[in-house]
Amino acid sequence: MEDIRKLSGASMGSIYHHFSNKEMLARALYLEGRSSLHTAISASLTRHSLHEGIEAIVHAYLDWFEQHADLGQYVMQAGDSEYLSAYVKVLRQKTRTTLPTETLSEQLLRWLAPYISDGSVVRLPSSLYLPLIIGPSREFIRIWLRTRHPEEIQVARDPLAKAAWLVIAAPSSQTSMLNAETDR
Amino acid sequence: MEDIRKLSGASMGSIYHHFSNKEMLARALYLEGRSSLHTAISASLTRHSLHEGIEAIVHAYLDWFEQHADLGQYVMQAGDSEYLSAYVKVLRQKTRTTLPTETLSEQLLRWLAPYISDGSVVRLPSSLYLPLIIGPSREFIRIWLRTRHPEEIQVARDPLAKAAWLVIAAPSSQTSMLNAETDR
Amino acid sequence: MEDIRKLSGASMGSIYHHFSNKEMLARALYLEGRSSLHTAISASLTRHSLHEGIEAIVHAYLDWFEQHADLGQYVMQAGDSEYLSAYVKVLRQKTRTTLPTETLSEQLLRWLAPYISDGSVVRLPSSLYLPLIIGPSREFIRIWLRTRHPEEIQVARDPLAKAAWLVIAAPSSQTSMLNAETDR
Amino acid sequence: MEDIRKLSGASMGSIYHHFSNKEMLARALYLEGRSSLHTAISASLTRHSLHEGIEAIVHAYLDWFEQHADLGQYVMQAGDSEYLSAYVKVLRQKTRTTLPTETLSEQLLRWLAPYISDGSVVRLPSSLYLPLIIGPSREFIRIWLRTRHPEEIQVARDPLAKAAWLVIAAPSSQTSMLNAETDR
DNA sequence: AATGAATGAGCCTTCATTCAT
DNA sequence: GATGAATGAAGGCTCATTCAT
Repeated sequence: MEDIRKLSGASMGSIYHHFSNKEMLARALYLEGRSSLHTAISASLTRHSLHEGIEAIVHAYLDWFEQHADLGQYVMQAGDSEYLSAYVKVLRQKTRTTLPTETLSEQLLRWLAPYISDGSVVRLPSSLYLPLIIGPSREFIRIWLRTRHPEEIQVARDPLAKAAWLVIAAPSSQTSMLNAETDR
Repeated sequence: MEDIRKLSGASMGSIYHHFSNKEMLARALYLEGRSSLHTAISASLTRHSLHEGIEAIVHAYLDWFEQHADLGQYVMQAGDSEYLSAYVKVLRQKTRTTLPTETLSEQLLRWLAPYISDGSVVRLPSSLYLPLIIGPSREFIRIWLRTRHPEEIQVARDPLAKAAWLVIAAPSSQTSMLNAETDR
Repeated sequence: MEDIRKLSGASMGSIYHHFSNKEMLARALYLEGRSSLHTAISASLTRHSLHEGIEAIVHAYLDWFEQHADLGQYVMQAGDSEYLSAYVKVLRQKTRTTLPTETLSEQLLRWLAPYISDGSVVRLPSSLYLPLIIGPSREFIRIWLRTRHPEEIQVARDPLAKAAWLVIAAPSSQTSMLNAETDR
Repeated sequence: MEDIRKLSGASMGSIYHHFSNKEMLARALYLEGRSSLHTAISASLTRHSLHEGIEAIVHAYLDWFEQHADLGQYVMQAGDSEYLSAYVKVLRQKTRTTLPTETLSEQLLRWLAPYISDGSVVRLPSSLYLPLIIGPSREFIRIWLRTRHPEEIQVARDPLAKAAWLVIAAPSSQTSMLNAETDR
């Protein structure tokens, strides 16, 4: 709190005038960060068709963290923390107005649904799409955040994007892709 | 500390007799957990050849978390935390006796090296193998730890294992696989 | 202060425009309450002769608290509090304009004086008249304020009034009273 | 809290090792003080018969405050405070082990009961005995605590004791008393 | 080696008060 | 005269750590 006060330049009382709690302040920061990330990813989704869309998601994910490393680090760590999700549970019981928590997965599923139906994307347990598409990138970023060498992220962009597609694409689309992409 | 004292049944003084401070205790717990996980994975690696080995790693990873959910949750969260890695850096400058930190990735690379050389595994930036193989499972477990429904993990085991192989295998090995596995 | 602001509907700044600080506001409320109580009692005094006057005081005291329970509670508690009396001492040294503090006792003594002289009221240390006349009622009210059952106060009115007279009246007046009041 | 720490010579943590709260510490002090006062009064009760007993109560009450002015001031003020009695209500719902709150009145009534039955003490609403007997003394002490002149208390002792008896005694016992006590 | 009461720096938070608008 | 966001000193309390036994 003292650090935040110093950095923000505001007074103790002023901070507590705007945020009822340390927890609420942490939550506000987390939600803002997550929202920023989700917005970046949403933009990629809506602008592209299947194959390019998947790769765009991964690119957007990696790029966002490269550009918001500090906030990203906080969001990543806070996303795991128990107390936050516990708190969110309470909120959900009280107010329905609050933003939903795991939108990213739902958003992704909504976008994928037609492609799953028409067979261009493999049918899997719905809880696996996000891990398979974003999981490798998340793990990569988690490690990258400790060093933050910009070049590393550039080298990883395309392999991670291609892997996401490879894992999600139905065998048929994949075969046609194998023919098309001889660079692999 | 008070919670640990209550759970352990030991006295405050006794705990401080064994661990110099809270950080060291946290570190000991973290290292023990991580070591347990690594041992489980190592066992899978050494017992199998390439394709089965990759899938065995994923299975071992998922199974270990299913069996050690609490410890797993702690290890996963502690693995991200800055203070630990910062502390580890200090330790590395002082003592070289302490166990290395990112063994899992190194261990995996050592095991994969021959297969990369002979072309049965795609050549990628070395920092990507762990994210690609374990990343989806880690992300899946991260979410699973909040609900801990046993059935979910069972449904996810095979898709995650197969995805890990798909992403790592060289296109040639992959095509042969496509012929073999008609169930996909 | 925040509570007062909410209840009064005024703004923070407005309150501080009218009262220099919290203590002054508390004092104003206390003085207003006490003044209201004293007025009620004064009215009883001036309207009656000795015996009826004493009983009227007690009745007025009890009735006032019944009708102003919240304010009464505040006045009673504030009357005890050290900081107020300490503050009043400071004020007395500075300004002589402020209202005197223990008026009730002085007022009572002025009214009793002739009756003490003519022997119809016992001669006692002057600091005892108020405790003897009002003390039981005050103690009764102090307890009553916790429950505030209206019936209790009605049952207590007459016994307390008669006791006040009994304690104050000279033995001679008392004997004549004993003859008159055969209901006792 | 800081003041208490300084006065007690103990450390902050040590105080909180013994009392869970500031409120609990305040409560402990209050209960100890009240208990000391009640013990002093109980002793007077048991050692005497009716008339002397009543006067002994008053004497004990006054003497205790004279000897424990600071503690007495605290007990008197705390006894009024709302938060304490509110807290006691909560406690009563939880634990029945805690000491009772208004023992003094109950204790007094138990002692008076036989005398009320045999007609030597007036029959009144039970909630009036304590106010009538102790009320004047309490009010006197409340004022006295601001000056604490020892002589004042000595002058008040007998009149207050006699008034307590006068108010409680049945008319018959009183008449006989009037004959006996020619000094009045 | 074990105990657990004691320590005290530092945490989060409150709240009477101020002041620019 | 009114407003209410901003202020910051001070409060209650926690908790990692120590130390006498």
